Amino acid sequence: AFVKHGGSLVDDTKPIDEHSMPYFLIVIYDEITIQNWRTIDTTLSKKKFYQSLKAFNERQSANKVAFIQSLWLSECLKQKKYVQISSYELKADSDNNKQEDLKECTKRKNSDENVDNLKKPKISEQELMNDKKRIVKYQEEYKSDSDSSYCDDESTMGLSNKDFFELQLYSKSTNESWTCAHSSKEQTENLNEHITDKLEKMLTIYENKNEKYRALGYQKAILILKRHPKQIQSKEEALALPGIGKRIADKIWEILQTGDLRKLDEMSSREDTNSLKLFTDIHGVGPTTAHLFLTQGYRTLEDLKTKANLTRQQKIGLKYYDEFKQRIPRDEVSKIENKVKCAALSLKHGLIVQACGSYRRGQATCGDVDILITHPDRKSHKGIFTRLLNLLHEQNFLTDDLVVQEENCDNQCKYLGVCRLDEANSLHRRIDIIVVPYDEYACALLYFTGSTHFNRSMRHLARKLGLSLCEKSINKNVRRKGVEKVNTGERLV
DNA sequence: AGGCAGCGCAC
DNA sequence: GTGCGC
DNA sequence: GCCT
Repeated sequence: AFVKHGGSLVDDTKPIDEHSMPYFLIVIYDEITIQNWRTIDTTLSKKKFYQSLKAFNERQSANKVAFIQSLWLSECLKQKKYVQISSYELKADSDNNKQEDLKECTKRKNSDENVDNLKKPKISEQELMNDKKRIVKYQEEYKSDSDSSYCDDESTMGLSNKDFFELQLYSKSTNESWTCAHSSKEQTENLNEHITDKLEKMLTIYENKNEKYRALGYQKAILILKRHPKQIQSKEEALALPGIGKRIADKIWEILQTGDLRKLDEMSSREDTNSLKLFTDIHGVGPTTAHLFLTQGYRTLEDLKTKANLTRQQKIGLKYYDEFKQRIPRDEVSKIENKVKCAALSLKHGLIVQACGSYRRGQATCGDVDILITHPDRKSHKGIFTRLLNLLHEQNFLTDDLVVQEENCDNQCKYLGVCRLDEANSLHRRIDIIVVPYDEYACALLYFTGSTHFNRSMRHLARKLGLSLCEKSINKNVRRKGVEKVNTGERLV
């Protein structure tokens, strides 16, 4: 499905509809299946509206294209069934004004015809094609993901169309942007790289300086900019985006004007900033420890190795410093997943072994490997954890342990460690293995697939709906007194 | 002015 | 209790 | 940092 938030089709002329009702553009392949749809900004001009309609109908000759009032959607949701669209359809010849527009559009099209097809500046059409390409590309990638356990992922990979509808509507009505309501399919290339590059540097600097929440602000802003479908041209344009306030808008303006960010140059030229970054890149070293090392006079990794007293984790982090910084190609993650899967299945039939994290989000490379394990019979996951780790150690697959976290044996078990495939030139990789009871599988899968920001957005949405979401369950009727939960409520999932 | 999640582990 | 990573 |  196409889902496009308003904004990209904004026109300076008058809105097509006074009572600010969003329209959906629907491509219908037959009477029942709605294959492609997207929301159209309410401020879309009449002209563009009918240009799009016409363009779509010409391009997709086999399919019918129509503009449908969003009211139709509400009805479908209310009645929990497909409602005939006919009475909600906006027909091109439904009134005089609109017909004129259509004629005008046709006329212009005819005169343009033999000039250059590509020259037709039909934004929506172009966007449609881009979206289509993206979807096809995504589907191919998804299919090539040849793993056996993949088919049952369809339902959990994303939300259903209906859920998207609801979230989109909700998002529209509250004028908020929910990351969790955006399909990963709609990702476009980053047109504001010149800005986000610099902001990302600011982000890591603040992270390393222990300014967690300032960094969080940068993170949100960067994500919004990357998702923005066009190049930011002015400060006002930036300021209008959710998650971008005055301070960052000012920085964007400076980058736009001068191509540089004085604050960034100043900060990154300071010697301590670089040492801080050097140290926090060690697994187990955070901002506080990095700063401590700095005050102790250490400047290089060699200093740490010889002089500093390090925790067990930090020693491992240092040992594999260069290897952990390397991204892991998808196919290697796939091999690692398979390795663990084979080991697990040799212990117990029917175990579900699934790599999550960025791998499951379809990224080309990953920072680490998250593997989630459960058993559908609701009991066989018990006792697997320790035996599996032992086996993988025996196979010399696991080389170092960072944390072995064993809650009660029937609950979640989490392992953080290091692994290496038995192949020439294989690097040591960070791996997390989590065993969960089947009841918690859904939430665990959601949580460990992320992204972090997606999870934040989901939690926030849950809270807003009177629910609470964590890696184990989703609860309702949660009463809070400040941060303290008075009532954990009842479990939904 | 206060929230931006909340947990278990190492130390 | 704090720092850290998830 | 931003948002409510």
